[in-house]
Amino acid sequence: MSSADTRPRRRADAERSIARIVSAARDCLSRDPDATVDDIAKAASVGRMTVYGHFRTRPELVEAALAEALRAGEQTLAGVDLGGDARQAMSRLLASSWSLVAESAALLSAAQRVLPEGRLRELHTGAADRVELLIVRGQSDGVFRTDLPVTWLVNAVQYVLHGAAEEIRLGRLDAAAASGIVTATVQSILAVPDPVGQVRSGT
Amino acid sequence: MSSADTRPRRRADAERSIARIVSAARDCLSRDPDATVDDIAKAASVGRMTVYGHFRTRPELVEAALAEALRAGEQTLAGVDLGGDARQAMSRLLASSWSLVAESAALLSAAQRVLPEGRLRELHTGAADRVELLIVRGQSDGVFRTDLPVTWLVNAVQYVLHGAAEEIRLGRLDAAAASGIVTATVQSILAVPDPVGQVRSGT
DNA sequence: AATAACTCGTATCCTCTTGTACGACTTACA
DNA sequence: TGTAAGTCGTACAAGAGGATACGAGTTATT
Repeated sequence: MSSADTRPRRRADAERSIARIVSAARDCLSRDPDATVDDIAKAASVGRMTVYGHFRTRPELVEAALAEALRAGEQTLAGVDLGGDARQAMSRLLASSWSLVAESAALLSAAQRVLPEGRLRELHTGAADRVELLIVRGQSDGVFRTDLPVTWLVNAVQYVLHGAAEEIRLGRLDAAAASGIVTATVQSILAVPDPVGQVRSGT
Repeated sequence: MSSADTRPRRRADAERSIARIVSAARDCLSRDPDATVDDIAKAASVGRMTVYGHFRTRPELVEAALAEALRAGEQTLAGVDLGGDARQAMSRLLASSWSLVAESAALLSAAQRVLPEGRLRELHTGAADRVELLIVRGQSDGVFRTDLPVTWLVNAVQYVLHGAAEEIRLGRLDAAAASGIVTATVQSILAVPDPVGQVRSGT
């Protein structure tokens, strides 16, 4: 009873239904944090009652969707080599997972409104924390800026990713080019600011 | 009949009520895009019916709130010297209006869901457009990067401002220090990337 | 094949929010 | 000071969404 077989008996098709529902929930909630249970059911090609058969309340469903997204995020994160130059590591990280992180961020804001305060931090620990560690390492290696709070840097990156996802949804940003653009933007945010050209150099 | 006295007769206290309601709407909607008419009324220390006395529907109220926020934004913008070095101009702009711009952005997303498609662009023209012009000028002056689409840069700045406002709301960012942090972050996003330290320089 | 598990439609209840109607009270303003 | 304008509470209709109950049909598993 470590993590699998939460319940002793469950039929295979039920398992499949649950998977479809959670997946649909991720899709719907990422697009619209206010997605209805009925919307999600329809997206999963499943009756609304089936959803309630597996998730007692809507918040419970939202939490399940978020948990799965975070799990997927952590798995992807685990597959990325975070060693070597912190900047390159960050680029690798973004290249392989930025859209996923962005999606999780949208889900996160969806969950923020229906889950109790502490529950979020509880679930979210580890995902963003590992990004923070990478940034901190980059700082102590002297390749990332130290003039701004780490908390801010982490969140600023989050917001940029979220924004990029939104821009794509609105058709204002090419999905194919997004990865490069996001990476360039994030690198600029994290890089040690150039003391010469920043605000000085009037005339 | 240029812009004032839209209607010939209105009592002074009604004018005051309207001002209070619109102001409350800005506050509430900036914090929660789904704020109820009742919430707004309570925040304005006014009966819900009074609100409906001045605004037929909730969307109408949202539009009024947005319009006023944009008006305030444009006024502030007009008072800022956008000449000289584009970077310095941007810093001046952010120093005097970043929180206001951030608030407008939140309101904008609130309005996005209740106003018809075209109405938004119609109202919003001018506010963000002037920022875009400044960025473009900075680009042609060679002090802002040109390797990323202008649309993206404008929106990335928007998202960062929005994020900063959110961080303050959540108590994760000191309001006093925010201005400097925001400015530094935006400057980094817009600055011409350093070709040396960006991704190269492995070992 | 038998059975327990699962699916899923319908009907129902509850709550919240928007918007309207009415009417009494208060206040600005001429 | 009289009157129109404005305030605002209560009540009400309508619609949406969450959640429960019930029950008949379907399917996986033994």
